[in-house]
Amino acid sequence: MSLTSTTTLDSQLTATWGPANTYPDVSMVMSGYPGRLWPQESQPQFWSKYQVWEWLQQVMDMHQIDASSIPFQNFDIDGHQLCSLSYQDFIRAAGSVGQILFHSISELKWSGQCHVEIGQLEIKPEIDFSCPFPEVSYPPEIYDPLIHSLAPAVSPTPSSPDIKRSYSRPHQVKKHNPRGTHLWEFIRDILLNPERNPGLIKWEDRTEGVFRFLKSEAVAQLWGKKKNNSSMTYEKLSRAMRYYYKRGILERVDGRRLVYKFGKNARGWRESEK
DNA sequence: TCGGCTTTTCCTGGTT
DNA sequence: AAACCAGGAAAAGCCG
Repeated sequence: MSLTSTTTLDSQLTATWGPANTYPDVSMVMSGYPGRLWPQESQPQFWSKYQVWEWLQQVMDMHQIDASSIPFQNFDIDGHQLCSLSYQDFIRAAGSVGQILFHSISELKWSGQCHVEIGQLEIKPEIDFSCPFPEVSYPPEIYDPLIHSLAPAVSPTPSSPDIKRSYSRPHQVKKHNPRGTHLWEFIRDILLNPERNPGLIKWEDRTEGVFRFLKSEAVAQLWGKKKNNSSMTYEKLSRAMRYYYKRGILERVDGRRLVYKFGKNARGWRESEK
């Protein structure tokens, strides 16, 4: 449920990849990793906006709640502001999830440490990253919820009957295909930048280079955004991924849906290469 | 303009 | 039934 790939993409992507200057972390990446404590100095009162979002992701993940079910923009606040919110404020900001959040932050305020499992994410300052896709964002004209329903982008537009499988290839809009970043590099960079990966893809086996798409359509939309192609789908993205098998950039992982593995010709994904 | 390369689009058929 | 996988075919788009 929480990993449904096609639901409420816009809100999450807007919150995560949008023009806001901070990004939530990827909590999903953490499952399966040993827990760890927040650093002592990271008491919630002193959290940055980024850390607030990170905490949000973690709580949602802990409770198996789809992170996109709450409006992250309501938490575009720093730790000091967060700690000053009342129970009612949380309810207003996040609905029923608000009580979970309120409870969590109340405990953190007391303990000054996070007892939740947050995995072994590298909490690096935003600036330390050379963003692999600095142009990636979701301008409102593209991800305006009023324009885009929560349905996946693969849906035919309401005005066009579903004739997409007709043999006469429809007159396609010209797509430019800027070289520079290949698809597999784009995927790799998402994996390597958890701060910018809102649970889109996660490592299954970090040392072996095995990873899994958590939100396949969201990744496809992100890729489409990068390529200026609003009709990108996971179906099409995955076809491109399959071409990588022959080239040794990816290796097949049989029997596991949405799971891929970097091959011998993929560079830059190993920790030792970073 | 051409060829190579990568990706996109569409497709059939199979699997989970 | 929906989502995904496999891979053929053809075309788009970029680049040298």
